Amino acid sequence: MSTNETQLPANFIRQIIADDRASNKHNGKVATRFPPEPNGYLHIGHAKSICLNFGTALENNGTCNLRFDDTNPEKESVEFMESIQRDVQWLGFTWDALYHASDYFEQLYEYAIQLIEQGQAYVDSLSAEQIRTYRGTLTEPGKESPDRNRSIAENLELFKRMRAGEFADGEYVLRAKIDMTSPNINMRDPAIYRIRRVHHHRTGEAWCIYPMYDYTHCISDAIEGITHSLCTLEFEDHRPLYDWVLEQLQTPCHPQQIEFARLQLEYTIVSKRKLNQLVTENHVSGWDDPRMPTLAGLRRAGFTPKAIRDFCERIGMTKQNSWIEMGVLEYCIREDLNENALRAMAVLQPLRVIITNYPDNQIESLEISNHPQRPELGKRIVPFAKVILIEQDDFAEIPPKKYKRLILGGEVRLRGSYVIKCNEVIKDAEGNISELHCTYDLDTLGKNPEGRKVRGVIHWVSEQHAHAAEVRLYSRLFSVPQPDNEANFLNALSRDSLEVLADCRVEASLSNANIDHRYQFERTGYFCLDAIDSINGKLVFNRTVTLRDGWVKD
RNA sequence: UGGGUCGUCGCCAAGCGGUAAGGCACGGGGUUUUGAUCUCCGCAUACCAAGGUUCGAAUCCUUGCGACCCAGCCA
Repeated sequence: MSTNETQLPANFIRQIIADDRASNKHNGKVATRFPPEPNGYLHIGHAKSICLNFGTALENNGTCNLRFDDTNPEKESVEFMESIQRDVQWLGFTWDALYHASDYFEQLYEYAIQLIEQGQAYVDSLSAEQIRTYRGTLTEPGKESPDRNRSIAENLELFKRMRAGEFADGEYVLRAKIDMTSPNINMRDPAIYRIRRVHHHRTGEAWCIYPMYDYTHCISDAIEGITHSLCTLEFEDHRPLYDWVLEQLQTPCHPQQIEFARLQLEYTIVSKRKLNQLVTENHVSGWDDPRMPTLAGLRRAGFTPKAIRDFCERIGMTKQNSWIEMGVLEYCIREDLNENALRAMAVLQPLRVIITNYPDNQIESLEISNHPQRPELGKRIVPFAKVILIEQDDFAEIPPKKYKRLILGGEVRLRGSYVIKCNEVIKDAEGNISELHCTYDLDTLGKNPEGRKVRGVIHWVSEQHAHAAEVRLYSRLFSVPQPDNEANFLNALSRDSLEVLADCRVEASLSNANIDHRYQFERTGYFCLDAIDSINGKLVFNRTVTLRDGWVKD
């Protein structure tokens, strides 16, 4: 992957790291980590963090670990762990080491013993509800638990018995002893261990107490020798706690937590809980539904890793809460696909055209370039015959202003082929157009007709040579820019985010379409084969994104 | 009305006391056998507001205003 052939844009994190390296902080080393909780699929918001963490390591000749933050077994699973690894690799990154917070359970436990011995943690018997009331509010200080001054010996004893499974879930909790009057609520004696008798997907039944995020994360970072612990803004208030734990424990390494704004993309949601709800309530076909902002969904829709990486770079890195317009993501994918997608012709809503002056059984093999700007991508053979299919939209009996397609008595260029003229419109009993009778100009193959200008160019396929295909036209899942702000985000779901065209006709060369290839169906958009439903020779194409359309209809 | 953070073009975003980069979007011209691509041009006398310091302020100071986050035994 090329990360530095061009000048990378400045941002505050790059600046901090450049300064740290200049001052030889951490001996000039840079070590980051991407720490997802395996409780859902990765989405476009994670991509920002992945690119940041892995990108930072790459740019600074450092390392980046993948670490699963698996401290809450109730919500986590192996399926999610596997999908996360798949998606990180697909995005184009390789981790230096793969760890799990659960790898550190024993060390975390020992550190907790140390905190207790130092008089900085205690076992509390208050219930969850009591702890909440004791915590105080945003404007009033909390008050101390009656258990706060339990003796060290008793705390040690109780904590060991917690681990031994002698108590019921919720009966006790281990808390850090910090300051119940702190204006920062996170410092009001936060819980650091809770009793939870649940099966853990990696440690099985070995533990019935599990450490909490704030306590686990900083120690895990320290154990791995992370230098810069990059996380999102909502953890800003947790930084004092992150630092407190590491200071008490005198860990050999004290990473610097730096917070950045999480990605907010218009017309999508990136709340794992809500994405989960879309899946479980069948509003979409799964985590990999092409309308989902998950990496699995984007992949199935035809997005490329390169486009997503480019997007993550373009949106910048700051501490400002901001909303990125869909146009930016669309630009990134179009830019990549315009350069790399093979061109092909597909007629989504066919209209039959008979070329009356074309010899009945003649077939011509036309050679058409796979890419107008890149001849090295080769050419393909496209058969031409007397009966062809064009897009219904490309003919109009009553054309709008500035219409440059086919009209009765008018001419149009068939892409890579001849100029035809429409002489007659045939209608069925209901008055619907059933076919067009046209004539072709033999002298227009590969050259412009003399004495007149043909403005329009339309795509086509030969009826007898074309293959049937299903084409799925996806568009944004939500109808409002910020569905999260709705009382119920489900009400913002757009009803027509998927249009299935079951009976399209694609040019013959597409019969051996490859799952790894992207295609531009000329004049309609970028498409790729659906990885799941294109089986047994059935062709199912997903629309990744439309082509830009500069036609201002008035 | 506690604590933390943030206010630069429609949307992002550089800028670090020397006189407002860039991208997306948008508008206009050119090329084009994709109404695509490509290309050229345009697009903040102004940086949340008001004071102040300075020869000089988006940058420093003061006071306001606005937005976001925090009261899980979630991460």
